[in-house]
Amino acid sequence: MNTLVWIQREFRTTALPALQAALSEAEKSSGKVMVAYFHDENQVIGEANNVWLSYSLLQLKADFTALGGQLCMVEGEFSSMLNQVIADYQISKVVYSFQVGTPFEQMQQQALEVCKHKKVVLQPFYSEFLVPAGEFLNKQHKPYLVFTPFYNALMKQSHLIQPIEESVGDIGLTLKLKLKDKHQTWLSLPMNLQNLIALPWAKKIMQSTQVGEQQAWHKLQQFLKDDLETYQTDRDFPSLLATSGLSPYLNFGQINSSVIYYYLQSLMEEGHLKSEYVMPWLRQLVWKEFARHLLMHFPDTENAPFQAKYQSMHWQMDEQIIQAWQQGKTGIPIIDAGMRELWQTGNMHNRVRMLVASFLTKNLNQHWLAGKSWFDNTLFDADPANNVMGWQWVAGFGVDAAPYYRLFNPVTQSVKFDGKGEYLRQWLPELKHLSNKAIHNPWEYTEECRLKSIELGKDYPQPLVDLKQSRAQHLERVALMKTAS
DNA sequence: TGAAATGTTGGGGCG
DNA sequence: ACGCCCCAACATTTC
Repeated sequence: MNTLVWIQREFRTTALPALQAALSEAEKSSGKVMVAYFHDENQVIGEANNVWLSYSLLQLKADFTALGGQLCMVEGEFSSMLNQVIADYQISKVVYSFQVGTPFEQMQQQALEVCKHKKVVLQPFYSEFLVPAGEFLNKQHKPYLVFTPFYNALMKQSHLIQPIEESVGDIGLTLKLKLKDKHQTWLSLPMNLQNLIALPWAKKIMQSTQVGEQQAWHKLQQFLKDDLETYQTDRDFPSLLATSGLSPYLNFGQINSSVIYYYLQSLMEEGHLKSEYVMPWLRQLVWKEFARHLLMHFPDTENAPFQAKYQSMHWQMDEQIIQAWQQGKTGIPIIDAGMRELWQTGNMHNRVRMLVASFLTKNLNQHWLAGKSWFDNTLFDADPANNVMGWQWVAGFGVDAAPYYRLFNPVTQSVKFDGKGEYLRQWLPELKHLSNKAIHNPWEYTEECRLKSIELGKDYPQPLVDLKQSRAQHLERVALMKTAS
């Protein structure tokens, strides 16, 4: 009677209840445990995410090996491979950590069908939530639709946050399951991923990044030591590097939110950290939790507005405009800086994410799903739940969304959050000699551009749209839609 | 996790 | 010295 621990985004060797359950059962019943990641190239989040995935798989495999264990990486169509594993290794039980969003929900559904057919027990664990989404509801027993009440309720009932035991037991037990000769390839990285990380861009970006559980904890410690106190005041300024940078590690489960919560709690109780500094950061962690709960309750929001009346919104899908946005050639510096940061690093500062999303949907009137899918493909920390919530929030039709007339002015935001143009100069070297005043909206400083030998339309694009006009048009579109419905 | 319009205040230039 | 204008800087209101 063997157990399969199916890993999706839980790339760690500690604090993993699914693995712990499998190992302790195996110890009692002398069964065997197989730990496997299934890579189905048709069920992935995106390219950059796949790169992070590849490095993470290699690291997790190394971590398992160091503990005397074994991690399998199975490549192929998920249902059939799961079938095969169950049959070839006499699996009687599959355990996994429940995840929301595409591709996880589809795969979990397939796993359910396979296991049902094979008469195998399938057991989910909810360790990737602070509290299981299905159990955390408001007084009307409905999902929270506004962040602040959600956050307040969670903090008030923090005893509901699941403590997770650090020890998972003897990982060495996973080595007892001997792989058949034809499956020895499962001990190395799937071919598709192998090919991907051999690409120059992937190598170049990842050479300065270390993934994995140990690195995640190291980053957290560094952040708490160096940057926690200034987080609240600095986090909105893209040039300040004031954030923890933990989001890809969190998404891959290299570090776990509940574990972080109790760790911070203990540091506060021992007087090492002040809650006034901890809470603002914790609040951001809870945003991720909120997004996961929302997507679990409303899976349709991956493709359709949460606020139904926005279904009738008319969107363009203009390939050229979308491309200009993707390539950072819109002529609006803060937008282009963000999009180039994304392309060159697989990351973008959170405030700038909001600005580029607002600009694409509201000023350029391009479909929000075009933007979301670009983020899915280019962000290392692409997360189905966060991505859906973020785009819907910005576009104005998600839960807790800003009213439609709350529309970012990228120039105002640029002045406010990058007043000295440091972020702009980092990503737009062609503009670096412009003054702090002119760099946010060079098209309004033609004389200075001429003096600095910057020809708009050649060295740097003319603005793709007039900000004032496109804003007015957006307001008009929404007003029209509202009267129509 | 707004922006624009409108209102208010106060300093400086200037006749 | 004074009123007047301009406008920046900030505050309030409205969408």
